[in-house]
Amino acid sequence: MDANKCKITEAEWLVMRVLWQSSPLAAAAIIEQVRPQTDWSPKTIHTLLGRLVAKGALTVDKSAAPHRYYPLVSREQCVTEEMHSFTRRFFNDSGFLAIANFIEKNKMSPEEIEELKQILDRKRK
Amino acid sequence: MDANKCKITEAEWLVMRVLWQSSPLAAAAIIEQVRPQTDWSPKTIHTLLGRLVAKGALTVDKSAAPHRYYPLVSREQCVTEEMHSFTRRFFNDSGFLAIANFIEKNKMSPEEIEELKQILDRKRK
DNA sequence: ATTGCAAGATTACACTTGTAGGAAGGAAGG
DNA sequence: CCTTCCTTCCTACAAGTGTAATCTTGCAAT
Repeated sequence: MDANKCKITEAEWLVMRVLWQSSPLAAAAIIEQVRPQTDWSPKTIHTLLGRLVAKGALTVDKSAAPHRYYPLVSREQCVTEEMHSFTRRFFNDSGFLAIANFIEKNKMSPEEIEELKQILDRKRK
Repeated sequence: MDANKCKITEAEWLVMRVLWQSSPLAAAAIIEQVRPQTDWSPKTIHTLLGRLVAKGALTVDKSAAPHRYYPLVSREQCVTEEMHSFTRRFFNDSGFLAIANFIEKNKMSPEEIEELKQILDRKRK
């Protein structure tokens, strides 16, 4: 399925992160970077790589050993989709409501508040 | 488990919505309100009710027939938890980054933008 | 008292996700 | 050449989810 390309699970996300940072990479290199944070077995990471390829988020170049993995979707793309699905689920698809709630519920420094206002200003025109 | 009280799945969410709107309600009444939007069998809704009770999101008064369901968690509570988990997953726990991205990615009318700025202002002090 | 039905309880089953183990093929060393 | 080890592929298995069917039992009508 290609529509689900961006539906990355929590575990898969860790794998994508290293490939978004630098790609292509061989499985061994990915494992090396993911391991420190997760105590997963290398097998687990292999499974995740396979699933990511299956759903179209990665592709793999098998022409040479060891195989090399490339991302097919960008972090940007995935995050944007997650934001939309979040807004749809919890705020009835109203971006405005979602943002208003985020602002209410989050502590921010005055500087950050100022910067958000500037972003809003740039947005207006 | 009680820690997962607020981890409402997508399907369960539809059920909670009607109980958040008015409660307590009997299963039949809930089914009646959920059905139009979902073509689920009433059985399915019963299953969801049972699961919501099991995870502590609802409680049920069995002293009289038909049983009546009450929410134990508020919509507010659940949405807030979802926002935090979203921020943690996708924005490295930075509320600021999350909000900035939401603003960038959403179309809004000038009035809405103005109102968000006011919310930010109220927030500052 | 008996029967039938509605409400609730129990069971089902396929798919996803987290977490891996084992088999098979190829490169590398003895 | 034979063994060993790493890479890749296929399989596993429990918990959670979407979606429901079947069983049971207490109450209503005959």
